Amino acid sequence: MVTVDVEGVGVVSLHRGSTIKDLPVVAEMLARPDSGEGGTPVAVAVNGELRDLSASLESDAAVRIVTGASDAGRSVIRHSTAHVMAQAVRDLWPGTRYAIGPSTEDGFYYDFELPGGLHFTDTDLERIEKRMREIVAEGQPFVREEHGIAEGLSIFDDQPYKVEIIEALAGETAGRVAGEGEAGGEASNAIAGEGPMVSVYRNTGSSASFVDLCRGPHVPSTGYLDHFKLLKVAGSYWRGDEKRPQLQRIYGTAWESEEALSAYLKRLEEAEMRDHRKLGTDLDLFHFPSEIGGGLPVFHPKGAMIRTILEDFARKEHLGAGYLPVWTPHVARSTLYEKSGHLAWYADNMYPPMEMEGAEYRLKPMNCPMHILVYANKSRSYRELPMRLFELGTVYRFERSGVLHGLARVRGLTQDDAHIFCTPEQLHGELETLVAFVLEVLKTFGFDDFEAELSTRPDKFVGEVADWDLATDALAGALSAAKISYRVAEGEGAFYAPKIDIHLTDAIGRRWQVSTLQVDLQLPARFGLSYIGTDNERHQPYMVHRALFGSVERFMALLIEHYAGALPVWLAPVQVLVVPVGTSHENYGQEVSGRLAAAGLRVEMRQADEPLGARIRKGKLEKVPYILVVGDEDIQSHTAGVNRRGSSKPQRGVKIEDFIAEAADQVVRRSSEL
RNA sequence: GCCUGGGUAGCUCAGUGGUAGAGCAGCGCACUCGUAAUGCGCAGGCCGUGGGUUCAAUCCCCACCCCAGGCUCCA
Repeated sequence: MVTVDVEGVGVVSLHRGSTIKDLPVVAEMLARPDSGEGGTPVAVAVNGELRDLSASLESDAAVRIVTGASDAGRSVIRHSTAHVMAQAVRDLWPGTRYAIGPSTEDGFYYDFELPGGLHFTDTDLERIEKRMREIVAEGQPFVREEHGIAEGLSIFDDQPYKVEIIEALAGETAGRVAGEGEAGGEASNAIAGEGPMVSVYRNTGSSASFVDLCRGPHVPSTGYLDHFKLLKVAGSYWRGDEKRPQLQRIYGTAWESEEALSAYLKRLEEAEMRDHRKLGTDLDLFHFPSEIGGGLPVFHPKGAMIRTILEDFARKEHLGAGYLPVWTPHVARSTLYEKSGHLAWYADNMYPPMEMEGAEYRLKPMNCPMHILVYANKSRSYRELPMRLFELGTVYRFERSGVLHGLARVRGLTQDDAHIFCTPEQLHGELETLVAFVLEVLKTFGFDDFEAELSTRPDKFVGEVADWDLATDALAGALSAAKISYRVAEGEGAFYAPKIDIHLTDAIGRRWQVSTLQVDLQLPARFGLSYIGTDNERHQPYMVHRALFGSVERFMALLIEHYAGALPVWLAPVQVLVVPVGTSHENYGQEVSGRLAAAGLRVEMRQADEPLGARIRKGKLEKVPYILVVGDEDIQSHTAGVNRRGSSKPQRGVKIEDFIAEAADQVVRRSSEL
């Protein structure tokens, strides 16, 4: 007998070699799939390791039943659905080679190489789905088998990608067996004395059978996989390497229930509604003229107004926080970027050179070298430090056409960039102040869910280990002081700098990387920067790069999507729309507009050339925060009917001065309430 | 860059081997209205660009340009 501690059930005894399904309570859950509030069991965690429900229990263990309605359960469902998709593709295109098919955050994909270099098209998705539904209807069991390497290779002798994976696995496992045997190595079970093993899953149905190399676990049968949808076709390189064959990838999603599936599809729709590129067009904010070129936006008056507000805000905050404004040009001699090292390690992202009077010039990809020149223009005293140089600096970077994405990824962008020069003693305090400053600024925009990532020294690095340690410790200290949760990305730093990246979560739960802070361990040396210390000796300053928004363009994209285009009053390009009921009220409308404008509000008036309802509708579609309707009664009593965004019931008879006070308060508080 | 999908009026989209349509937006006229679409009319197009096939191409073929999605998440 083995003693099994089942979470939520208690300690039970089972015959050695029994499966968790032998437990009456589990059998019952499986028999009545809809009864349990947590969903149908799809797998089991034995001492924390996910296993098939049919895995036999050979020794005492702590066991948790994994249901479809959990993250782990969904990933089992998705992974299993990927197998079904592979089977369907294999059935429809005999001779298909299949590569890998993992679950992802919200779904799964599988990479294929079709015979004869064929490609999938969108209509193929329907055929594949149809075949998948047949496989699901057959309820094919997923049966786990374990084989030695040689046997594994022979099972997949017509599947070169699987062979490559098995061979890699064999090498890796051999190494691990020889080594200390790390955790999480259940990919193949290297049982002592038996050599490395690989696991495969075989499902057999009335129409066909299918075998795939897989670590598992899987749901008991394809009958568990009813709620899926294939989403899109894409190309992807084997192992993500563009020098290797390009495979055909199909993305899909799968869920534990029809409700969960349709909720997810609705979420996708919602994200589409919020797409800043669509809203940019609908709200007349910006566009990308092909006459100018990919990734180079022009901002229309309303979009430029939003930019202006953001930039004014950034300037004001920075000046208030002790930053000094600087201004630098957009091109420079190539020699500057040779000295800075950009041409050595960033040339792929730089525009090609321009010749002028025998000298070679480049568009600037970063502001730092020029800010350094400002610092280095004369000898500096410790009394001047920390020196914080700030610029809304426009830079140009060559991004491959495939990665451009609206305002979020462009080729010309404006960074709210600053470089802080300080003494080693000041570094810690500066970073602490800086992280607090970043978070305060971001909070102003209505974000409150932050997470940071601290990237440490990579294998290839420049500088001294001691400097890296000091800088990395200072960054970590700043994060701790700010009480922000962070994870450490070991070895993910740039070769010249450890860094902090700050991520935030938007209104529909998507993560965006915004701010970045780096302690530069290379440029001060390259440019021979120094300051005279209290000891009358020259010392090298520390240099911190940082941007809060990242780029103004990208931050705008984020705000538009976060607020679904309904920007808070202080950011809205038009804050108030005045709508006279009829032409006889237009003079009063003008008067009201004038008063609001005098109070600093951004106002538009829409004349009575079409029905009131139509004009209000247009204002709503433009997501204007306030629509003021003025008619006879208002002229009498110096009021307006206030229609607030998001509210279906307008408030009649509001005194103009009261409205001004309300709107001004929203602006001053930079409130996100409306 | 590569794979898939797409480029038809300002926007969203329909369409056919005989050179084009709708809705919204725009303009004009009428309507003058109290909170999400008033009516009528007008105008608007090198059907992405270049080549080819054809009596005839927006449609079929080839090349190119542009846009979107994907190319990290290791059976």
